[in-house]
Amino acid sequence: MISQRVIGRLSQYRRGIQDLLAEGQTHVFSHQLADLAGATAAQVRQDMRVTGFSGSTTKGYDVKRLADCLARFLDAPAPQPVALVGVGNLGRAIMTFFAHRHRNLRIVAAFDVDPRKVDRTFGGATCYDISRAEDILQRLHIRVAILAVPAPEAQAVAERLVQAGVTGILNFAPVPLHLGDGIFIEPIDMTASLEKVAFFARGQWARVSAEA
Amino acid sequence: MISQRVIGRLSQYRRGIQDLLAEGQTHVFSHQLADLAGATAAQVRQDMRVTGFSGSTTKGYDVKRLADCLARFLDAPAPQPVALVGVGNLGRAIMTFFAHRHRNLRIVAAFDVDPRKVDRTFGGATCYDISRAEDILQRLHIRVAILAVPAPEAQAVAERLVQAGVTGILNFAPVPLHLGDGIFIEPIDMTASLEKVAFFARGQWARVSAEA
DNA sequence: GCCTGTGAAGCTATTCACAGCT
DNA sequence: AGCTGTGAATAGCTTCACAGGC
Repeated sequence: MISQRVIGRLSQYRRGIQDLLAEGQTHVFSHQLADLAGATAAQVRQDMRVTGFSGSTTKGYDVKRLADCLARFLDAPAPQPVALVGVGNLGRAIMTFFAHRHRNLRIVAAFDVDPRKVDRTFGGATCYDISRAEDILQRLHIRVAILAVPAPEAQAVAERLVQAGVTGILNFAPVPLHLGDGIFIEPIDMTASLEKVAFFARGQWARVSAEA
Repeated sequence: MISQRVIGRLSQYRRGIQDLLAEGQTHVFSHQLADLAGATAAQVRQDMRVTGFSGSTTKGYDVKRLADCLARFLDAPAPQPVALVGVGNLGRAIMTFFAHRHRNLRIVAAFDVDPRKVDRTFGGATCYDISRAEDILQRLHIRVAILAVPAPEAQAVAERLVQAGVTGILNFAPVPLHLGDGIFIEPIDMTASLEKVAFFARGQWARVSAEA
């Protein structure tokens, strides 16, 4: 079993070196990579260990080969299609955010219950009625879904997705999903994150306890 | 120094019990709270320890008092105003997402460079030209900001925010920010998260190494 | 001198296990 | 019987420190 944290950082290293690749820079040192990804040099080296990639002592890591290595490691052999469920404000923003951003991950279908959204396209993907989800997900072999529906519906929708073959969910709904083993869930809880920022922005790093 | 993880979970517990409060349920057990927040019973009890809150052996935690305790712990004495920078698709979605959601956290101002967005209101907050940021941030005593600008501008904008008194940033830009100590940064990296989901959705939990 | 690769140490976070209570 | 509160144990992650190489 390979650690989630590592995968997240590998993804960030890859993004970090895109610019270097474009500029034609041929090598990076671990501490530079660390800066690009918000990590430490030691962590970069440790992460590289997981991929099996190794650099040169004098010049650091070969950018081009590192990019290849990370791609081979992170990406599926074939592009992975992604579905988005819940074409509200947030869902639409996510669709445009991811449009044309990835070679290997593309939102190919969206689903909603609102008839006004059905049959329209957003960021290059068509919105279908949610009732067609099972059919379309299975036909397109979609295993990755982004969930952007209101909290009360999230659990039920997620279960339907899993029924239809989805094995990984990026969950923007502010409720934890309870699904079987083997289903990977990555929650993005914007509300909790903002509250966290608000808390620490106050600098209250030694807070008195609040009642008993 | 109190752990980030704990604060995040406390926020989730609080959200979890909103429904219970509304339904008039008076008590919760730790394992129920755990379900509501995607944690474990032991973790809930451990987290309660840091708040100093304690429950009854027979009935669990008193919902009403727990809500009060969490509010006292998480919220500032007075409501905290929040600014958002970057009123693109994502920024606008975030603004509507947070509109009318919180008593204690409200987006009170937005900033952008695009003249077409300036002076319009989104989700109840007015968009100002970015040049007025320092002035407005200081006048409203804003210490919390949400950053939703394109990656290349993120670092420079963040530095301006910090100059103007911001001490906590929720960063949606897909680059790590390098700011001084005492500035709290919570990154939300949707791209890395999606890649993570895609990776684990494949079930490749024991992956061969990819070249040397 | 400054880099990588690496085992070990250190630290943080989570889980266990059980005493005490009702 | 089943709960909370709690110290101890475990697991997981990050950092250190240094050997080896250019």
